Amino acid sequence: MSEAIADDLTPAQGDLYSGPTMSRTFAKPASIADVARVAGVSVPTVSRVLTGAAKVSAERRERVQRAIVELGYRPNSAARALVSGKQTIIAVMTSDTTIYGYSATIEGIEVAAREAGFFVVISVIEFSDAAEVDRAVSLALGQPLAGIIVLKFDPAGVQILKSLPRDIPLVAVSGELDDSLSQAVLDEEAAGAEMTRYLLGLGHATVHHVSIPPSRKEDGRTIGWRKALAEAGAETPPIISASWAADSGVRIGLGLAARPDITAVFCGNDEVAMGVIAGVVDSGRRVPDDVSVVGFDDHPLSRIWRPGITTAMQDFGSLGKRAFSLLALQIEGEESPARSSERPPLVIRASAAPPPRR
Amino acid sequence: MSEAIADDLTPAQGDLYSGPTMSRTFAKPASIADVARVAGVSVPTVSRVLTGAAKVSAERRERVQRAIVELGYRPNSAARALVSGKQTIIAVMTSDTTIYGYSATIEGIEVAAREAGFFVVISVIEFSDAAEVDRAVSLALGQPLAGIIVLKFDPAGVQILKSLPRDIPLVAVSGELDDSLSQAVLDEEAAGAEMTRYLLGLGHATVHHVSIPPSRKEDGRTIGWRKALAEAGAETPPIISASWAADSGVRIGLGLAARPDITAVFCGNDEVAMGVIAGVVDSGRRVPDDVSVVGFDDHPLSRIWRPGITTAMQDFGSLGKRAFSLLALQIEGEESPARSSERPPLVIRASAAPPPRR
DNA sequence: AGTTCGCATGATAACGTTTTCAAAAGTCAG
DNA sequence: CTGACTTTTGAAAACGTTATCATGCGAACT
Repeated sequence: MSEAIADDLTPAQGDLYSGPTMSRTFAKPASIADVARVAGVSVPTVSRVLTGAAKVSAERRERVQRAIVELGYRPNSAARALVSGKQTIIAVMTSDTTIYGYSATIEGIEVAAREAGFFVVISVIEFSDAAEVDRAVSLALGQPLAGIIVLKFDPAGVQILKSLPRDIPLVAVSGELDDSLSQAVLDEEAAGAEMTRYLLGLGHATVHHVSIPPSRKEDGRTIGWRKALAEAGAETPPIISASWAADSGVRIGLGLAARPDITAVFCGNDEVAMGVIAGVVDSGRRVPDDVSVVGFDDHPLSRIWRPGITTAMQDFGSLGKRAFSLLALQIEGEESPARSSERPPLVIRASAAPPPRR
Repeated sequence: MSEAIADDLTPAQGDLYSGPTMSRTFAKPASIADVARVAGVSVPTVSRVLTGAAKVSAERRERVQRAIVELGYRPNSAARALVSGKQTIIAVMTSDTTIYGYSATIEGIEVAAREAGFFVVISVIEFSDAAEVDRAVSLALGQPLAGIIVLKFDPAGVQILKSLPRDIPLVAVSGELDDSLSQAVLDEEAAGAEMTRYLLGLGHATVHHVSIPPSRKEDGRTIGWRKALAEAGAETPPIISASWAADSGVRIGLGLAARPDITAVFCGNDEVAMGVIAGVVDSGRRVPDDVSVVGFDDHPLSRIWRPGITTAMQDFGSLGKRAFSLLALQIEGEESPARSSERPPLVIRASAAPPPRR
């Protein structure tokens, strides 16, 4: 008997040497049929061993497992996906992966997805015109996707969301709740308001705001800032817009430093705050003695920066995990859009202080 | 005739309402057979319109395209992959996505892959024990992968590489060439040596080195540093090891500042350099007046840091693109391992200066 | 001992495409 | 008007897996 098996050890390799020009051909991978033949059992039995869906006698299971390692067999997941109809890939669509908040969120999604047996594909979709986004999106939709998570932190994310069909599980991640979608959010509005109140509480007459590119007219941080100022009866100065580029904060800081009436600046994120601080310091004023500058996100370098940056701690890892949970709910057939919100706590460091006495 | 078609407009939906408990069921997606039925043509004809593989009369093509938009048909890529045997997913395996160099490389890979019609899945595999890595790797291998790119910047990457079978297209990305694999590298050794020579040229007696977790015994930056010191006949001080954690640099900086004989420090990357600078400044010494501190990578925040950090510019985006090109070569059946190397240029900013006069 | 039950097993269908291959329908030249 | 092409079309097979169903076998019960 062992001889009969030995005869069959090699899988079908008819096309292994398909021509003299192919110098190195990856051998055609073993299929479940090859395993069955080598193990001397039927195809479904191998499948049962693989999936554990039904009982198989110890002796046969043993034979199958030996055949599997011998042939280096790996299941073809395309065939699996086709027959089971179940997809295991989750697409994350975003305009950028190098910004800290973005990559940290993606890593959170990835970890949660992997634990649940899903894989994450990243689609970086830059914002150009709507047609371009459409094209990129439909390309991604060509994949066998179980669901999609969109990082809606900026205008590109909004555009992506617009291009997406609604017949597939979908979750948006952002800083503010809006439409009827399933959303994982960090409550930026509350945190922005708290940060503003903190600065006012230090004695500043008002707080200036440097905003990052918002996903809609105004992001949650800005709204919270505006509300807190209104509550306190403080004047609302015009918003200063920064870009994602590192230098943009520096230029703004330079401009801010020229105005001695400005004593407190709330920046849309920590990177911008670092730039603003650099600009202010470059023009000879001190932070926080002359001007207080605070950020948002708690970037890993914020605690290292000198002065350490007072900020709101966004737990992007948890945000990503919550986004995945919401998506998993939909994949399982849950009907109604769900929301998950968390409120970022303040992290007090050294970059904010009472205003200078005049 | 139009009526006959109208009767058939809806795709098969037998299981659309599969039970009273399912309140919202995603309709079973239209298949190519549904499209064929609605358009009144055969299944292969629809396929031909889709792939453009053969000519179809204008009138039928028109009918098919109308049916496609009407049904919102999207091809099932699992079925496609199954029959064609071609895979379109590339896995990037890495231990981290939030470190700047890592995420920038991944973005470069992603952009190049998308242009070539591939998708990128990210596998974050933390380094614990070898068995754990094995498990994570074989899980990822369950996907229908066209190829794999491993970010071999650290010990985790090395372990991942060890767990990977060699019967699948594979490229490693790192800072130094070693074994027979296809590799995309940045020539860290040359850049490390150049940086060290630069510091010696400013008049420093020797240069201390703070290293980040290396992928093997010593990374390219360290080797270049060692060689340049030897060339110049300078003493080689013991290496100081930092971790990826932001604080670790600060602690090291504190220690370094206590030793007045140390005037030049070459850090393994910019984040660590920022930490070291913070630590040095915290203990009352000045950078670069008392101590010169330089980094590596050209992190986007390095130009904003005060003082601006002198560093070596690593083009991670191009690194990622080169890695993908190498992989594409293998996927097309190229036999021999290929290499691609690039040399990072120095970026002179303000954090290094001649040593203080004694 | 005969019948029924439970369980392991294998044959076969199904999933949604693309790829042959053969047939049908034109098209052109003689 | 016929024969030989070329082009367009459809039928059927194939891809590798899981799901369904029937079968055979031994054990347990009457």
